[in-house]
Amino acid sequence: MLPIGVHTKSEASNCSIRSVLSNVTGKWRMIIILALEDEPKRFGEIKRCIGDVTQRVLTENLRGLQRDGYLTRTVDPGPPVAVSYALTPQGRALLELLKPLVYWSHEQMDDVKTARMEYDRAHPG
Amino acid sequence: MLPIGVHTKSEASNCSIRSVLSNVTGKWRMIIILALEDEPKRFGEIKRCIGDVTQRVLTENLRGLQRDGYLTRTVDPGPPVAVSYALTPQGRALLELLKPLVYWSHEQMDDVKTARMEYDRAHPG
DNA sequence: TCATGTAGTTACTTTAAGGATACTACCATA
DNA sequence: TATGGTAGTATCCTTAAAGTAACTACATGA
Repeated sequence: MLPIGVHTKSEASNCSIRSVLSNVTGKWRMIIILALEDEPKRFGEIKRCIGDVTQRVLTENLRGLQRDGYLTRTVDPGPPVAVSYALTPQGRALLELLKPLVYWSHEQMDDVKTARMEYDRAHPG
Repeated sequence: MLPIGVHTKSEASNCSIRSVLSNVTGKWRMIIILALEDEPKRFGEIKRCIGDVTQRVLTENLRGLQRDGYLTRTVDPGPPVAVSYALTPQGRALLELLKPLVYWSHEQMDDVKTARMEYDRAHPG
């Protein structure tokens, strides 16, 4: 059995598996990894690709993914300076695990909508 | 290309794929689904299995998963009353997609720890 | 009768994630 | 000269998720 549950107070802070999975459970990290699937991208390209993320939040999440070894940050000292982000082999491995989940979610959308409506009708208030 | 990015304000509220993925991106839902892998479990069993979740949060997340069609809630009107939760076929399909991710995370733990230490050493302050 | 277990609900507080806005500093193009 | 693009940082604010604690209501067993 995998150590997913946490059974003492002291375990909670260093439940490693949750810590690794946090690269997926944030609102933006999965999206950033998917955005880098085809080729390395620059900061602005990623931002445009995602659309509704602020610079500050994008920077934070890129740093987090870089820190965990899922992408690299390369500065080309121009001029003009250009910074590009690319998936590492580990990042690509994670991407390959995420893709089935994303495609499946896409297929599930209608079923989930229906299930929600039925639940809300069966459980009013 | 999947509609993961959001490019207008109005799209943001109903980006369906994110809405489905929210069953994975919460702190507890993935853990609950994994907890139900082997057999249906009762409220208290799930709670003991996870360990550090509060009753209130567990209730909320069970309701959310039930609402989206990933698990069923069955009341056996005893006495004593017993409530059991079980994965639906959709819940089980989601579980099968999550398992590779969880096992992989488990394998990655050491690499991630190392990567974090290296990053922190290379980027002090 | 008193403690324990079952499955919750209600009210309040805290925390982390994300958002808004303004700013730097450099460069290119019109 | 001014406008826009590049890649951010700094500061403050809002919100959603989660946590804490107390409570219900019913049942079992000591």
